[in-house]
Amino acid sequence: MSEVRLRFAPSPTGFLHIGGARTALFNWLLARKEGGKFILRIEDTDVARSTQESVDAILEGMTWLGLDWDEGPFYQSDNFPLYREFVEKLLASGKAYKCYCTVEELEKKRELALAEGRKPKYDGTCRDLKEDRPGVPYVVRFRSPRDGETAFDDLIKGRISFRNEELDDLIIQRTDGTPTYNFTVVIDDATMGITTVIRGDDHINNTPRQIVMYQALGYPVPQFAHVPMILGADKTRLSKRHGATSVMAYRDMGFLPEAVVNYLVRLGWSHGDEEIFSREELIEKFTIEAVGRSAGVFNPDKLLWLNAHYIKAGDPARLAELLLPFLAERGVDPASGPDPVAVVRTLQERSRTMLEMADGAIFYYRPDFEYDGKSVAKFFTPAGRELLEELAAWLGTLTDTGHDSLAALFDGLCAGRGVKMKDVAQPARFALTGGAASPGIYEVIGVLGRDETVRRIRRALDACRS
RNA sequence: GGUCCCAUCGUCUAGCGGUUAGGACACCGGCCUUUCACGUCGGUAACAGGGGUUCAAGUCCCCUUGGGAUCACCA
Repeated sequence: MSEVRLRFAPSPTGFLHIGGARTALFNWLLARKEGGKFILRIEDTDVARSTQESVDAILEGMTWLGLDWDEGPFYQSDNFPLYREFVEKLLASGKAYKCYCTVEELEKKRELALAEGRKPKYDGTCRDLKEDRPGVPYVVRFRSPRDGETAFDDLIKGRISFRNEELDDLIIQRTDGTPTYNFTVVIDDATMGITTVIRGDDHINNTPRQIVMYQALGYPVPQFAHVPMILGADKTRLSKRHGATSVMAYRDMGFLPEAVVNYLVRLGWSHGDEEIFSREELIEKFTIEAVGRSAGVFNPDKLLWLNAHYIKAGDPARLAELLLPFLAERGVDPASGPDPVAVVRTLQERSRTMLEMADGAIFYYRPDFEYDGKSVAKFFTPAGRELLEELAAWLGTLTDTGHDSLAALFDGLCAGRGVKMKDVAQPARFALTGGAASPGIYEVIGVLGRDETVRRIRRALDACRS
């Protein structure tokens, strides 16, 4: 019974965003490191704003990142009877009370308090009401202690304490009988036996309110770890203005899940001078205490660098699989050309995203691309054309398109003509790829194959008569 | 406004009283080179300010300043 139990508890009102993913990741890592349980709970008490599409999107995001959960997903909407039970219990013991104040009255008081520069907290009008008012709509409020202080030792931020007078009697059950967030988290975390709550630090102010409820209910208070939020380049909360915030959007932009995981964990956490962490290393080395206390700026450049690293180190066959949808998006049918795995090998070192790789791969599958005039003028000079003619002739007799044999062929051609490698390589590259930048010319020829190579050179020669 | 949190290069960070303040991304140069990249070598760049404590402070304490979060019948 000493195993750690952690949870990720998103509310399904949108996709899984970068910040939520990092919170989930930290929870998952700690659970895996400690050999505990990772529980997924959907906080959908706000029925109006919660959607099934959001639930699906969140699950999809977590799955893509490889964050598997041991229990759940549980839905708070399934627990309404349970919450009701606890409300009754608190009511019966006097730890909660019915409040008949209307929304309008409360709103007025709040505005008045704000106008007078006071803290806009509930004034306790119904706190000591002697009897019920049958038939009158009410909410249930938690009777919060007014003296003393509530403190906790945050695993990340250290000791944090609040004077109880700052806490007001918050609503735990609405007029319509549904429970509210601060109450349901406590009930769920308590009954699910959550030992450590890792969540965004925007919840710090909720923590003391929740702690007094654990105490009133007689449940042990879990440990808390409040992780700092993620900022955009302008140091304001990360939002759509800063670019994509949805985890899945990163997949669609050609990022690898291991790169996103690596980036997210390093944003606010570090282990000496190390930058690259495999999943196994993360599980081994992660500690919640090493998570930084201050907010961090999301840096797309570094994510890109990590992604490039993982593409370079990735298994070509797997990358080829991942490349297919991007190729399809561009109307490219891989069956019409060389083996995608071979293509991937030539592009791994020069692609930062799968999307870039797809763009770089297109020429392999488009035998009929156009040649732009400027480059034609530059490469298809009389001398250039002559070289290409000769190259095509030499290539036509080649039986092996391996690197060494091609190198020998090009060397021979250069020596015979008394030209530099680039004098023949650049026109050839242009004829074969339609551009001035591409993988190594030997690699391109190797992937294209002898016949297609010769065909493309002849086609270029025909198309670019000046 | 109250409460709470935060503060080392542009960015992510190392540092846990004694360091030429280290690494990474980005940026700028050199090298490599058939292009673009990769790689490699080198460079620019930081302790917000002020008081303490101490033989000694980026490291501990306080204040200031500056950021941020939160104060809902949202979560």
